[in-house]
Amino acid sequence: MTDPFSLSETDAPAPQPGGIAARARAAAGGRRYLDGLNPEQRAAVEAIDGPVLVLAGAGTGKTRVLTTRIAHILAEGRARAHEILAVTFTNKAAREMRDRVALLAGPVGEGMPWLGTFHAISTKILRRHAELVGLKSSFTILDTDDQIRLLKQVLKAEDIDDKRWPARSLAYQIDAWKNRGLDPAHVPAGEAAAFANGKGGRLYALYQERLKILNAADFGDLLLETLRLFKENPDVLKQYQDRFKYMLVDEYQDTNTVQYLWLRLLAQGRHNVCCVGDDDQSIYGWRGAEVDNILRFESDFPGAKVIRLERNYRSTGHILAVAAGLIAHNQGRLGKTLFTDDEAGLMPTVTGVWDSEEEARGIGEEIEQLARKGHAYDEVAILVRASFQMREFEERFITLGLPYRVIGGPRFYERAEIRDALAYLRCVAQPADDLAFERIYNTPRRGLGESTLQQLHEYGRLQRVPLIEAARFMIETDEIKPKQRQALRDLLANFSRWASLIGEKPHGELTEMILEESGYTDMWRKDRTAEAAGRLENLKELVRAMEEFPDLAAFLEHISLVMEAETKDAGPRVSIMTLHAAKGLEFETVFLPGWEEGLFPHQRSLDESGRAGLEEERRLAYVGITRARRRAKIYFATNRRIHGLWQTTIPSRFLDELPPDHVEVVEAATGAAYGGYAQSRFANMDSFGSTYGTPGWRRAQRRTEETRAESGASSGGGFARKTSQRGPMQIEGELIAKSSASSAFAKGARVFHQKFGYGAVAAVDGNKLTVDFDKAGRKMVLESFVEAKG
DNA sequence: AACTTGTGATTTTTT
DNA sequence: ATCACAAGTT
Repeated sequence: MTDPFSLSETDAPAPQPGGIAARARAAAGGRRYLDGLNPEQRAAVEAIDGPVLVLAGAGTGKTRVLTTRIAHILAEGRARAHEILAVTFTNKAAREMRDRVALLAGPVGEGMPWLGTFHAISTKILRRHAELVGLKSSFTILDTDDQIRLLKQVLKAEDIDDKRWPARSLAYQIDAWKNRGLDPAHVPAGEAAAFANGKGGRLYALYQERLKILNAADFGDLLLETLRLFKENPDVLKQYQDRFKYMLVDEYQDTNTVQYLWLRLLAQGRHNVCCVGDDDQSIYGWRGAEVDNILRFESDFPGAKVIRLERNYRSTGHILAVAAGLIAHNQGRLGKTLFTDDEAGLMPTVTGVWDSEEEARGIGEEIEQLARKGHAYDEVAILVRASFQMREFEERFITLGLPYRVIGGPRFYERAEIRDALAYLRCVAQPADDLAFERIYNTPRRGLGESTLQQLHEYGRLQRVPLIEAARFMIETDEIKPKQRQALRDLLANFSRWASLIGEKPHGELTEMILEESGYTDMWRKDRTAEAAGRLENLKELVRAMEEFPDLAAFLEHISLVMEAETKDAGPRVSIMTLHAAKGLEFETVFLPGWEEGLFPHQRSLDESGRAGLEEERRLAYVGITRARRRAKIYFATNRRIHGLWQTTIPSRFLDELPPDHVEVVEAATGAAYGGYAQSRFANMDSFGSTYGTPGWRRAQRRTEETRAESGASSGGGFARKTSQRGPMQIEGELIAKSSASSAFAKGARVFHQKFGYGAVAAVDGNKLTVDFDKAGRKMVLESFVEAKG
């Protein structure tokens, strides 16, 4: 709360607390917004011409630099608000930036039409030139649900077993291609062939065709089609290059390939592009983010200035030291060293507990203790690696009566009832919206099933008309059974009646009427499950939210890209969220449970991405620690239930990587935690002191641990032996052995796999093999799962 | 068309 | 263990 960057000091017209010089500048009508910036921040703000990369470590005032830079450009008269492009990843970030610019620069800031997410800005551009990419400017934006429904249809039409080739995976694959800027024609042949026995590329192409027929774009298209628009229409590109005199990009480390290409095209105009980011906080590689974009910036944009923000205004000394010590284990980083003038403060703690239940209990107690000392609940957060960890905390907090809230979870507009309600509105307002129609045509139940829908599809395809129109025709024929025909007729009559009321009735009321008359709200009222009441609440909230828009069309336009969940706050609460959701936030006290091998770093991340995966996990740990202002409290459990089975776990390797001089190891209340394996490891942390620090020593230590455990002398006997032989040793072996040495398998080698049978190695990537299996097709497998077959 | 049983998957998440 | 989803059954 004592944020030295609090904006109030810069927006108030009152005399500044900034000393004589500052006051003199203010009196001279000077650039007060620059006051209080440190030299690096100021350099980042003032270097407005040419490409600039601002490497902004956690808590170094990144958003402040971005917003002040915009204010500076405006104040200097270098560009007007509509000539600045400012891109963020999330709506939340965009909103925050807009608000803060408004505080600095006044109402001009609010009028920035090109401040928004990549997707929102792309949509805006695309609607203006839609016909150039084969869409109408009224195109609808499909979300993931619609996308999957459509893909299922494509798979069915191609007669592909969607059990073996799920629509979900195809959606994921297509998304990945789009993230990399690949349209169907440019997907590498090998990758296109990998899905559904060679049909992947064709399915992608068919899906794109269907999208065009439906006049729809999915999220990936918004970027990819804009890119295509720019590439195929140099005049259009030129127009935007000229328009955007200055460009700013937030969270540059999260850009994927399309976004990078999109930016580069635009930046080729005036070269005034400023990217702000932190390679150490890149945690979205799994959804296409390319850390390389930030690592390559200087070569991509020749003559670029690179400015490092390393002065941290958030955390105390020990916390920063621990974060720095951990992240130093990553290779492939640009390298920054955060420092602070703040006190050393409390050391982060590491606490071992017996199991996840004790973990929840212990953390609950610590929070209660803090609360008794007067700490606010909303200054405490629990950051988990995976969402299943949340439940145990929730249960514990409910019994304790400790107020908490879970951040993340299903977003408001993704909830079934909201999507259903929206589908009704889409059917009424945009009668060509087949996907919306399919969604609600039998919701609530009105006796319409698969076979009737099939008939409508058939006619629709034949006549090239949307489903609703097909239905209008079909109800006049005998082809549909009487009962179904009547149900359809009623539904269509309702659609028409509601449609005629658009513009007549306020859209909020109209929506209520639709939900009432369609029987939709009744459906939930009759539902006696626990969630039903909440769903009705959400529908009310939806109506309330839409009333803030001038009309239905405006609401529908916004809904697909920006719709925020509500939650009016009922007092201060402890926040429970994933580490990913915590990026950009900060708390006085942060609890970091579950630091165990397999969970954190997550096994799957290691399996799928090897060393890169491990480094991303480490960055995630870094993000977690740097959320804390004054207290960071790490926990690990010796036993954890995974998929219903209790498993013995060993402490995360990240714990070993924390600088011992800055960490306090806490004995768990029960003492149980230090039985077994945990003991040997953490006892070392104290007794070995500084020797402990070298990576080589640690690796050696880990290799000998097995031996030591087997002797049973120093640590917990049989218990330790059992754990040391499992899982994590493999991880270690794999990572250390395989990252340096090359694979034992060569391209073309014949191999055998327990599940997929015989096959030939098509490619080798470290410990991962791409194998063409005789029966199962192309798969990527870990080397350790196949054996050589001559 | 609605209900029942069986199968498989189960990190992270925005737009 | 648990849940979602899909095929099989009534």
